Amino acid sequence: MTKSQINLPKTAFSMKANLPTREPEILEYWKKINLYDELRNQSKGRQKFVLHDGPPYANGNIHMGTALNKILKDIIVKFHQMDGKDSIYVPGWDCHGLPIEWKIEEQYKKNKKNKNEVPIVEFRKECRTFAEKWIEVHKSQFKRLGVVGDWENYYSTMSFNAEAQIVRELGKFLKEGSLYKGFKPVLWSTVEKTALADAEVEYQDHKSDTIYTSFKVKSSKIKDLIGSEIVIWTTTPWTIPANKALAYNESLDYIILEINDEGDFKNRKIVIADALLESVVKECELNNYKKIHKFKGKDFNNTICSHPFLNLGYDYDIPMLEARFVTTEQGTGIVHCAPSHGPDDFNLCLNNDIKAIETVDGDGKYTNNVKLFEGIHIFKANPIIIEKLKEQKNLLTNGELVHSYPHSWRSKAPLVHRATPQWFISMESHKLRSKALKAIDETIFYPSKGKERLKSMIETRPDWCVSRQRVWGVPLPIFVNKKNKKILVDDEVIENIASIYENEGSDCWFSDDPQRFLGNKYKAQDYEKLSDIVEVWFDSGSTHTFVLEKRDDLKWPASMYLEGSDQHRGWFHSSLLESCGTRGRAPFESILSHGFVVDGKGLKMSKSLGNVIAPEEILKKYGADILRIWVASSNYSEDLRIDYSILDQHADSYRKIRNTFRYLLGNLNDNFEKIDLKKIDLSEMPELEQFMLHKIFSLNKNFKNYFNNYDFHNLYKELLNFCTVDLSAFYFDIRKDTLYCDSVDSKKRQSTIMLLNIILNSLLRWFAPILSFTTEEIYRLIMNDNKSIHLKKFLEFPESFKNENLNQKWLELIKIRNVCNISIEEKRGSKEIGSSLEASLKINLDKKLYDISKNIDFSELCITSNAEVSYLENSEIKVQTTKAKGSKCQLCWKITKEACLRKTCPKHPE
RNA sequence: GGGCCGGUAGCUCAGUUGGUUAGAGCACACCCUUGAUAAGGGUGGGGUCGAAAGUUCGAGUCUUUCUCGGCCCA
Repeated sequence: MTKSQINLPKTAFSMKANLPTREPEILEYWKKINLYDELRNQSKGRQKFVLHDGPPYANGNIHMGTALNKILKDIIVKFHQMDGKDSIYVPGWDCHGLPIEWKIEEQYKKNKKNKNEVPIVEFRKECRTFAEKWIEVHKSQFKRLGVVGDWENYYSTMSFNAEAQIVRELGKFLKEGSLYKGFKPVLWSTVEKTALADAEVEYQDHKSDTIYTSFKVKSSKIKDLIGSEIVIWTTTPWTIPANKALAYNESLDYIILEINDEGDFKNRKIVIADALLESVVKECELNNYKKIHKFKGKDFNNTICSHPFLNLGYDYDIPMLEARFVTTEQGTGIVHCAPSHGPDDFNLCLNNDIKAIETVDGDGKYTNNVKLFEGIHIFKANPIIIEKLKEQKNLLTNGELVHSYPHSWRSKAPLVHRATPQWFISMESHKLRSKALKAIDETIFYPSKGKERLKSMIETRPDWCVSRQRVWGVPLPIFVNKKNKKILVDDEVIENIASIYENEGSDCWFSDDPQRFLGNKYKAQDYEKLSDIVEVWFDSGSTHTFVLEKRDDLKWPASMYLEGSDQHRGWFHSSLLESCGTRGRAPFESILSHGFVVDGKGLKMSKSLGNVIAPEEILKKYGADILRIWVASSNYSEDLRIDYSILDQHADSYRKIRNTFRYLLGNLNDNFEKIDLKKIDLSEMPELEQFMLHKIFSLNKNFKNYFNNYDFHNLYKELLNFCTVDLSAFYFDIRKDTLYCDSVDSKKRQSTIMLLNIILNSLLRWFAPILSFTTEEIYRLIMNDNKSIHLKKFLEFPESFKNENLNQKWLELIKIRNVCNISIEEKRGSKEIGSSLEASLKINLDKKLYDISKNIDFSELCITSNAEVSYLENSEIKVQTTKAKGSKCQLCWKITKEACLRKTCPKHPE
């Protein structure tokens, strides 16, 4: 007896995957066979599934978050493709915006170049080149992950047609009338006469004037309060003329003090927070006072005060408003609000219908909106304001304070918050908010909690500020009439601008004669041309217009938008608003949001913690398929943990899966035969095979269910368990005997081979969206058709595979098998036997189990040499193991006295 | 500081409307096998469900507080 006489597995499919070197070869193959084009060609006319790519910012190498995002998208795209649809993926990039501007400025700094001396058009060209470079880098990194898409015809927000379409979209808001000019405080440098972004701000110590000043209460539901005076403390006295409200915290306690000290405040009553009494008394040097009333902050409700400059013409009401940002850290527990000069003030006032106005101009001088002080520079105003407050007898005290204060990173000059002209899209004027809320209700969210998250944001958000005082972006296509200050609204002008951009991009806005954009209808000298650019969220919020609508291969709305959960405030949000404003509905049918990548302990990745893992390292050490397993097996509705021990675990699972394939290929000798599932005669097959077909059928059902709910971690787990539990430890183990020792023409062996073919074909397709490389490697091994596993559809299994009765029976048989294993293990533990083939089983079963076991060979199921089943009352399952008697068959290694039934058995009588 | 979400074995995940000793796979330990062999099989140990309090006959599952973590906002 030699090994050549048995059918041992033989395959070219190596046990070692060597993914880091093998995967790039498969990428080359996909390139060679034009996989993406091939996919489109063969899917023509099928139902479309369009996952519209949220554009990553074209800057820097990809990180785990982007890798997760792209892999998840790719898995979903591939699932739908194999499910029989035309599943199209067009990747895109977000290109305009500050971060790239900074990068170019940084380069300028290094080369001692001054940004202000560089023509805008030249600067923008450098930004464009920078973005182009990173798109190419990203592209190759994304491809390496196995992501299949239209990489040749990607979209970008800086393409000419995108810039043109963004103009058209803004034109729609202009025409509708929901785009309006308003004011909003931004950090402003009066030296450079420009707005600054947060990242351009340096905090340095600065000496400020401080004042305690009083606002007389005009009306209140608390009697004692009327005629009392609310005291506030501020480090910016120059904002007092712009004051429009006072803020209190309803959870604080407040007190009314009567002051008896000599001076302006003798016999006057002041109001401060109880918790700050001590510091106010000290700062204002109060010696004789008494508390006459104490009350809760919430009682301030509906209190109205008057301005400290009431007698100087500031005769408007100053309402008291509730605000959580009021604390007892400093001051009096009541905060003065100038909506034009602070973001908190602005938002609070906005929510109470108090608008910000332009109180200070770009040079830092009060405008004519400020009575009495027009033309005075705010940095020189403090002493004047303080003097006036004294004069009005409304100043308790003044002083100085050194504190951390924002300064310009360029000029080092102190900054101020200044209400500047901005352009807004109204949430209310044309019912944008209610349209968006309705659209949310009509959208499916995975996971469902995303719906509430987006909804609550839309419910409370203010009007959309779409203007930025920057250069790298699409210019706001707005002309304002110099005389009547009206915005020019004319479709022809908008279309003229758009068609110019379509040909040459938007740089010309900054360099060409405005007359070119206005056409013949209007005179350039009558209009002011805006130099603001469109905020980048409007850019990316418009991708559905210049990608989904403009491309014939796509469809509008998209089937799905899929991004990280931060995009509820970002791309989901801006796309929803843009689309609801212009088209009355969402540009997506469903939204899938995923959590963030965190380290093995659940902490966010950061350089300082040293827990950052780059996709590149994973690709080098494990390969993309392992990373893809990590994505598929993680629950994306929460944060996703990753570290090397987690990846090691997935690499182990990968090996199990790979060996499952290897077993199949080995026993098929790499000769895959496609089985026509409909033509299978089940009655010709052993029960074990029928049972396995039932398993495959029900697994496929679960698979579809999981996939339809995008529940990949459960789907993957089910597939993995099938490989481990049902195949490796059960079916494969049992059928080794048949496969190795039966003659090739044996019916049982043929049934087994048939099943192996079916299993191989099923597994290959089930795993293809996840293990994109490995399944392709196998496909190429068994098929020589220069095609791809990714061009295949999932298999359809005939209902006849389903056999619930047989399933129930075999679940019982497995239970018996488990008891047998425990019994065998006992004998193994006591060293009476080693291999299970050394065992002989005596199995006692109750009536029910005995009846179903009548045609079952437990020696086959339990891989023992012998097994007798008998009926025994009062005990469900009882198994006794003894050492098998006889000699070991050279063929099947069973220990028997007689020859086995196989013709090839050496003991078999000739 | 506020809003939202989450914390089940070492790891990845299940735990239906609250109901018997909380499950799976992997990892681990021990054993077997050497005809899936840098593979394969068997058995086993291991969580009291982030913490505390409460509601209930009964809570991982409901309520409150705290704690840790994440996202967004300030």
